Amino acid sequence: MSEPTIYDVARTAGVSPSTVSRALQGKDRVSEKTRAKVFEASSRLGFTASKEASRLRSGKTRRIALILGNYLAGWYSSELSEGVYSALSLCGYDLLSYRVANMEQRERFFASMPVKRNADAVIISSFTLSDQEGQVLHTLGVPIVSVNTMHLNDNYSNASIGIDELGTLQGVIHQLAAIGHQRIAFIRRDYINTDFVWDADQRVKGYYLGMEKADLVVPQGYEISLPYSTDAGKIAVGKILSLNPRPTAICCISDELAICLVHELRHYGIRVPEDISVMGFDDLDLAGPLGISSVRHEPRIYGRTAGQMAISLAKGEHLNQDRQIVDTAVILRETVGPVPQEKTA
Amino acid sequence: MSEPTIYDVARTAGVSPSTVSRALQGKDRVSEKTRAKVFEASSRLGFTASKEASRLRSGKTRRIALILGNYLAGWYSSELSEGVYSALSLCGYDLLSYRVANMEQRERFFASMPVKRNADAVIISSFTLSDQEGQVLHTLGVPIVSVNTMHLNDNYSNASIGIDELGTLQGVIHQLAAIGHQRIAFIRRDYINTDFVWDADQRVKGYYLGMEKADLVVPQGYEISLPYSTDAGKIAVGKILSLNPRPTAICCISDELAICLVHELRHYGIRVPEDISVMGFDDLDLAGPLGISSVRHEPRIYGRTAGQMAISLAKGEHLNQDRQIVDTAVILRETVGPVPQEKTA
DNA sequence: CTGAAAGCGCTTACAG
DNA sequence: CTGAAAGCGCTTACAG
Repeated sequence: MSEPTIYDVARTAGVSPSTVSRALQGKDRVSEKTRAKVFEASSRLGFTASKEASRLRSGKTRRIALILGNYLAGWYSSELSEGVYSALSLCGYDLLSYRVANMEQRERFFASMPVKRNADAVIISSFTLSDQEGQVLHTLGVPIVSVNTMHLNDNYSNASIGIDELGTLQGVIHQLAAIGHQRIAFIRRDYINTDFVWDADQRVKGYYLGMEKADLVVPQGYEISLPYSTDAGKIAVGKILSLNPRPTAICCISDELAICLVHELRHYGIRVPEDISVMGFDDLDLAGPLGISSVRHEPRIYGRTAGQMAISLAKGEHLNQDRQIVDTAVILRETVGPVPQEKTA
Repeated sequence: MSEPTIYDVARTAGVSPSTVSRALQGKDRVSEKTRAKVFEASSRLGFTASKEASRLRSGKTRRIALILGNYLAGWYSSELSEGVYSALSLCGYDLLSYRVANMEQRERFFASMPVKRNADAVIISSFTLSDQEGQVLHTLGVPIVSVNTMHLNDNYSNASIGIDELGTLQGVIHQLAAIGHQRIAFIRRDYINTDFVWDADQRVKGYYLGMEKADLVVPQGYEISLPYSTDAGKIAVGKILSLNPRPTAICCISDELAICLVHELRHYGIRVPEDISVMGFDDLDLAGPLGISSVRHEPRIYGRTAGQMAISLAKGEHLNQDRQIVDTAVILRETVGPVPQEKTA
């Protein structure tokens, strides 16, 4: 019942365990004849090397840890996970997931440091390390790749990749301004926890910068914040209708918010885009079918790159590009149109 | 730079390595005084036991593998992952994720068996094992917990949990029939790959059973299948409009489909629910805000139970309930209403 | 190209 | 309650 060991293979093949190890690893000089014998014996016995033993001896875990400042569920986290996984699985690395979705989890994580001695590299996303956390992670002695934390605090990463939130939002404002929009509002979610800053929070900043660049003023109340509730859409409509002057376009921090908003606006008889244009962000699968204008970025794609970077660094290789910025694309669909004509009273 | 070992701690505390090991594990008889000394020395040195070494020696990996027959992204996979993770993290277990989203990945996975010797238990979801695969997994010698594969092929699992797809769909039909609906259609996605049967496919079967139980006939064309495309909603509307007699209610295999369908129906001037009622399935976060009637089941919740089951089995414990069925709840929102009055021509 | 030997860092019977 | 000793199953210099 117990698994065959390298000694069993050696005995069957009539060689030494050292030779078996070398033959199976493939990268050492072993005669073809011997190698064939070893492979034959190995597959006949159904041998798989004990990972714990080889890890202990070699000091390499062949595991990459992904630390997410958010639940594993949710569009961003799960798309990123899939991307990282796809890179790792091709190289025989295992994906080890950790999440620190609130302060309690975060403190427990950094106090117990389950990653310690448990991965050859770490990928971090969705939150910004405090100085202390950065130092703790640093003492692990493994390379750190950060995803979408580029513009905030990158003191502790060896490589990074992500989108340019600031520039992207400015581009969005630019495009809306180009078709005549001047009164553009911005909708985001309430900050749950100010300790959990992450890059999407920069979109607000990008909005202000974009407005400034386009020589547009941001009237009082044009930055709208919504609670995490089923009624968010309704609340948004209420706030928008109370705005004076009424905005002609609304940028949402996410598609999820844009979808709810468009639904509620139409429910209240406000036409989209005839009366008001709406932009989302993320380009969820549902955005296309629902006609939501959005900004496309694909965590599944750049997650794969992050995974590759982590593997390279884990192997001690040098990265050609250790700071990568990923392209985004503004996709205009049905929810964005020209500025409505002012009703001349 | 190199990590302190158990020998360093032993030396510092003035005891033997065996005693350090016992003291740190906490479950062995060690005098309080000695234990205190050991803890003090351990924390002073910043000692963390090498997992590889303890794993190699003890034969326990303290890892649970989650094998998903789907991408890690997507609502179901990621919610389930989060649930499993939440159970594992409380017990100090690591989550190791694997996915086999298509035949190629699946064959490669079962040929190389990266889980072998790599986890103390396996959780499997989103696909049904073939006999051969079941046997391969079985030879791993670790307990297998299956999630939502209960009614299909459970020959190889030691425990299982999931929803009753068949019964739930019958309940949905029953509720629709109770408010007068008789012409109820069903919409699903095309089967991508007949090798990838999974439980949601049973919803179709549940639909037919429910119709039969309610003494309703299923007219020609009432089972509608849609391609995976952005146009799925449009295609659905086309098919529905060509149906004679026209259905008064539509059950969708998922909320995602229901959301697209409702959007398109309204776009074509067909009122929901006045002209036609629509039911989804899953109760996505967006279902509430969009008023989509749905069936709630929470993979995050039962994923946690699956994780706990896996840990218990990994520890050799006996399960009180090794076959669990999780409750579902039909949630009626705006998209379901009474049967429209027949226009008497 | 191949083998004998040491050792990675723990845990666990076995004595005492 | 504590310690000495063996060993988990590999890999890796070191010889030859």
